[in-house]
Amino acid sequence: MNDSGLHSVQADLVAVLVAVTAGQPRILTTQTGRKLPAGPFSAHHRSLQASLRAWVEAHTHHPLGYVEQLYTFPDGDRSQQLGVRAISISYLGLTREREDAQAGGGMWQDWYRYFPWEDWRSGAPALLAATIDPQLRHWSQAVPDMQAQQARWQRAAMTFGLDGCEWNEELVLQRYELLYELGLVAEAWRDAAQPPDRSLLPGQDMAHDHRRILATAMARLRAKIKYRPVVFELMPPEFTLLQLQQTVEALAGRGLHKQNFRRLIEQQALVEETGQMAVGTAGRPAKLFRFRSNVLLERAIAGSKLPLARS
Amino acid sequence: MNDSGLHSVQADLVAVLVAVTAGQPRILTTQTGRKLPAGPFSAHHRSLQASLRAWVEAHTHHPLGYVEQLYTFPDGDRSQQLGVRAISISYLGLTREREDAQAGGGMWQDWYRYFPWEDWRSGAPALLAATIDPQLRHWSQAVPDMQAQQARWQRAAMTFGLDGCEWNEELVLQRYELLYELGLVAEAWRDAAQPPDRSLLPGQDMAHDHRRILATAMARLRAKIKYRPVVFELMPPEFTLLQLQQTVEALAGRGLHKQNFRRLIEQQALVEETGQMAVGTAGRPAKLFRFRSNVLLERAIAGSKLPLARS
DNA sequence: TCAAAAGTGTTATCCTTACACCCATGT
DNA sequence: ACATGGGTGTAAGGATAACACTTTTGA
Repeated sequence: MNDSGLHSVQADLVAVLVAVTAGQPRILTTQTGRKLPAGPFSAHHRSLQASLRAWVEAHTHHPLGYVEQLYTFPDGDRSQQLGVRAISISYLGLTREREDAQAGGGMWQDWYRYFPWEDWRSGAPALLAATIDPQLRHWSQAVPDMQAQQARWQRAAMTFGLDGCEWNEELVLQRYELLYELGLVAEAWRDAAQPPDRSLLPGQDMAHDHRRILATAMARLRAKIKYRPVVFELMPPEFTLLQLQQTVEALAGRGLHKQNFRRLIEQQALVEETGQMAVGTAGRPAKLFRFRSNVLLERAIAGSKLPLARS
Repeated sequence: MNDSGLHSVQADLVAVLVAVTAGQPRILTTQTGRKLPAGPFSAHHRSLQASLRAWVEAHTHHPLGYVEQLYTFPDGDRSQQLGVRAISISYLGLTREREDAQAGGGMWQDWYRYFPWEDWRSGAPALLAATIDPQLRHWSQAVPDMQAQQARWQRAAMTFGLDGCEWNEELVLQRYELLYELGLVAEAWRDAAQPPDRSLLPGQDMAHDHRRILATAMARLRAKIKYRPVVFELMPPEFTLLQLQQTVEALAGRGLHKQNFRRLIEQQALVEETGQMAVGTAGRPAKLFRFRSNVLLERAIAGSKLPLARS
């Protein structure tokens, strides 16, 4: 359809590697904590996934479990630097931190360091009411038309769960993008090549679009754990139900109801008892469970949600 | 991380444009019907979506409603032709066929032409029992180990809804890939550079990976209609509930239960009456409805599915 | 009068939610 | 004794699936 040399672009792979350790959600970053691991797409492999897996395991010495492509987007930063169009192909990968080895040139960071407003495990984060809410109100009113004010406020309220709206943990990306629009994240000022308006902007910023990519990953993962048993990729081979619950809570950023969570797990027959008991915990010792790996096969079925006609 | 010139690649955009016309699901193809519309990624736009939208509207004269990125993958075919690595960035777009204009160099095709085994609206397709089922059984037994035979058969049965398993309409891609492995689609023989084993392989084949991309799009759309009100992008401004149901049936490839479907729609408050009645239909005239567009705002909420702790 | 499609009701069942309460262990 | 966490039971409400039946039109 076109001559070849003209439309060539630079393509990079960017990975969001997630682990949950001691009930905290963690991501692998470079030493500075401001970049996600990224590398050139060289691809002597058949699929991009294989390429990514090989690259990650070579560089981090981490075995990589579940991998899924997130999104492909143009990278304005790198395009400018290189003078060529650049795109980034981003991936979400689930692993576990290894106690023995170092992170291989990178380091693990709590993901709420970058998104402090996303952690509702102990109730609404203070900075929501203290900082973000007033800014959103101010922004809503900073437009002449009454109609437009309402529209802005409705968007803000729904995105951040204000004004009677429920908090929806899946809207990570929408929240980041709204904060970006308002100049409430450092990246907005960087991209506009201006010094920030205020000294303290919430959350650690990152290079390039990496914080946006992380937001995409968090949103995807928070959505996914609800209908696919991917949490188990983050668990050790044997675990207690409380550990499992805390892992889900770490990802979802919300506290869960203990009994109902347990009923849900057992009713879906996702786990089976090992017969062993956990040791060295406070309180009554808990049964150890393992993931029933054959559910990965069984659960190709998803449940239809459409009112099918006569079976 | 690397010198720049080395890893440049060719990037193309590939679009799966879907419409539902007269209760039939249709996709836009080139005149031959063997290619999806595709074009070079030139991208003077900020986002890839904007780039795609501009490109599609320029080439097809179709306004493009909902757009979503599907997947990015290496294109072996084009890589060979060009001698450079090539990747394709694929998109799903929802539109409506326009009665007035031509398709602008392309044409609309029924998507079940490419996937005849996916249409269960009038019960199980004949070619499933006649052709595919026996081949799957044969393939399952074509391995020495008893254990491996069972594993193969379990995979086949679950993927195609055989042997007591339920048919799951979302597994479009898995089914295509299994058929590809078995050499039951023409592309498998083409890629192996061999003449096909049998003369009649089910479904119209396509160039490159385009049929695989179409499978990805179908799977994504079939999943999406269950939890996001995207069907309305395919509907005229006013419609009857039967038309709406038939559109969903066209996409899902299954017949739905009329009363329960209607209850579902009305209970979710997705539509409102226009006050008008449909004319020129068989049977009793139906009320006309329109989509309540503010639900797009309201339904940022998704429903949590996690057992949250004390509200 | 009949076919086709629009509508109305009703029932049983299951899942979700929300409580309340008891059990086992370490300090 | 008490704090911490494990584990059981149950009742209310809503959503879903499966029926059966009536109404309104065009041919």
